[in-house]
Amino acid sequence: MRRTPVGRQTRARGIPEATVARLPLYLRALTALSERSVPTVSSEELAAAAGVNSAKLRKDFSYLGSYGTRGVGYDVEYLVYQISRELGLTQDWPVVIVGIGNLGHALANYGGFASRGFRVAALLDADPTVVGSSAAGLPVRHMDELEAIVESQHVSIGVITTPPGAAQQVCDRLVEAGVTSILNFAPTVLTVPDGVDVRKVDLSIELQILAFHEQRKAGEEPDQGRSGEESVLDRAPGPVRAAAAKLRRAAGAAKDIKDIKAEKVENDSERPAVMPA
Amino acid sequence: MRRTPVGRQTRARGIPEATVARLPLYLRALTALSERSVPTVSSEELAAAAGVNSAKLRKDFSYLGSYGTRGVGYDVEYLVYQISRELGLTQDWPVVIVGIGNLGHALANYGGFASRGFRVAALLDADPTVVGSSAAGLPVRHMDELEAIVESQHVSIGVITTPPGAAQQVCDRLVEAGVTSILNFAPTVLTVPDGVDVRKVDLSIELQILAFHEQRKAGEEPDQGRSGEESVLDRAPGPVRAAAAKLRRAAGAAKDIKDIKAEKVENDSERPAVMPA
DNA sequence: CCATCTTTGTGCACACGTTCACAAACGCAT
DNA sequence: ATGCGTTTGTGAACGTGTGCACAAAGATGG
Ligand SMILES: NC(=O)c1ccc[n+]([C@@H]2O[C@H](COP(=O)([O-])OP(=O)(O)OC[C@H]3O[C@@H](n4cnc5c(N)ncnc54)[C@H](O)[C@@H]3O)[C@@H](O)[C@H]2O)c1
Ligand SMILES: NC(=O)c1ccc[n+]([C@@H]2O[C@H](COP(=O)([O-])OP(=O)(O)OC[C@H]3O[C@@H](n4cnc5c(N)ncnc54)[C@H](O)[C@@H]3O)[C@@H](O)[C@H]2O)c1
Repeated sequence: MRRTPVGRQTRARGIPEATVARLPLYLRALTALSERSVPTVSSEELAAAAGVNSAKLRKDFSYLGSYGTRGVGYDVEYLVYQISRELGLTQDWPVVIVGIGNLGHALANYGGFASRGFRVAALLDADPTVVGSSAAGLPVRHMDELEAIVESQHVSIGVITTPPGAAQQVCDRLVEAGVTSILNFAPTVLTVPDGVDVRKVDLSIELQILAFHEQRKAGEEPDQGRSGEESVLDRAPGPVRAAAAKLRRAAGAAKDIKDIKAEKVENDSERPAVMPA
Repeated sequence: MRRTPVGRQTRARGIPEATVARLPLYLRALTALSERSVPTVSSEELAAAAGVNSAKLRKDFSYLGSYGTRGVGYDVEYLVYQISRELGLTQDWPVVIVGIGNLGHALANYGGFASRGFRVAALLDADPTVVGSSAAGLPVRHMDELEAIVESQHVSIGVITTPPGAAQQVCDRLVEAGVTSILNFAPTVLTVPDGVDVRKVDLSIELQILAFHEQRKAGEEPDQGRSGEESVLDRAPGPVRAAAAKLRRAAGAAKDIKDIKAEKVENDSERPAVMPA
């Protein structure tokens, strides 16, 4: 089942993944226009509203079909419908949220959640002290009920907001129950069988990416290359690098210092790691 | 300032953006190994732990330098240090969170936040009934204090968790105060001056992408192409498409029905849009 | 019906990202 | 030392994504 030609996940029905990821953005902008009763919009205007370049937007739409009119633009209502249909938003998607702690509560209360076809079918938790309480008007049910809920309500999307340690186990259980799409908020790499999609939302990763660029900005104008940060050894070819590597391993693991003969190595300005976790 | 050769954002110091985005993933896996006192790890093992393919991991690391030892693998502690340094995590990054509602509270309480060099410098809100309360042991301060806090604590990263309507305004104010990196949770396209980085976390978009693939899975085995879903007109070339477009515009905007002459158009199985927002 | 103006849809070139596959480097045993 | 098994680091091929630039389509006005 589900033979894919060669790549890992070839584009489905010709719509590139990058385009799919932008469709919700366009849809949001179009919905805003629709609410203002704007009848048509040009690719230039819509692109500006969605924060992309207009050529990209036109190419994205071209994968859906030719829905524009040259010299005029796109019909807002019609595009809203076409994109909604393409994304599968003309139907209702029941979701379960597992792990009703800080984040689970926030998600349960999130209005924008239900606004576009996603309906919270159930809130689930393993902790008996949490089960029975309610969030956003919905009761928190016990994990034991998961299978019955997924089956009876035809839930195919699950959201995981448990601590990282429980995420894989919860994921397995969701998949076993029949869920085939998972949105994971726990900082864990989930392993799933073929045919199940996982997407993650990871605050920590986003912040670290920002920090990387931030650091870059800071160390830009000053004299190039802050000194002492990188050993010259590491870019050097030949046996010098090998000696440096040996040094590192010995220092890092703090054992077998005996057979380090320092060979040609002199400069040792490296800090021995063990950084703040 | 900040001249980039030709592209929008050429790779900084040779590290591709895609690689930067994976470094936090590697770091997380390495930290776990470090806690188990594993001294060295092969690219194959580490790649499995991080959920990527080993060739990609090796190439990623090659951008940082040659930190491995052939026949052995990578020294865990040393790599943790190198990646931390590359991401700028050897220094402390104070952040402000603006908009302490459901989500802001959850973030403030999030432990994994502070664990890697990110310190919550302040919680801010505009609502007088929220200001003065406390979340996760920190007091919620009024927006008026933003500029003073950013300056005195050298905050360069801001997190926006306000309603969408306030996001751009809050963003402008953060930038004006000196913040140069923004993590946005509001479903809004933020406009910022050059030199400011914005990353977004958008639950709604993630769910919609999942729905797209979910729909694909559902409509896969059944006889190809669910009928009645797409008008044959829209893939047709020539004047037929034009007539269809005219029909759509007229139907969508509900005006100027007079000059639709139906020309060659017969089949009109399309629903006239106006979908659930 | 023609001229003119606007805006789409897309071919093309290039940049970026991924994966393969293998030589070179290294540890270790003999 | 030498040989053997292991694993890195990277060149090269391939796939995906982006953006330019323009012909063709359609609107509009005379
Ligand atoms: N709070 C945030 O802002 C934030 C930000 C980023 C990531 N995260 C991640 O999101 C997850 C949840 O964060 P949180 O702050 O809400 O944590 P939390 O501890 O407040 O809530 C976790 C909930 O999961 C439940 N749970 C534990 N094991 C379970 C199991 N096996 N089955 C079902 N439920 C189980 C607990 O009873 C608890 O109610 C964590 O993985 C965290 O790292 C949180
Ligand atoms: N709650 C979620 O799970 C969730 C999920 C995805 C996205 N979001 C988005 O995150 C944002 C916050 O969601 P929430 O549920 O926490 O909303 P919320 O209404 O609970 O909280 C918003 C907070 O922002 C404050 N605020 C409003 N205007 C402000 C301004 N100009 N300056 C400073 N503070 C201001 C309000 O006083 C309030 O405390 C929203 O944009 C929402 O769409 C939330």
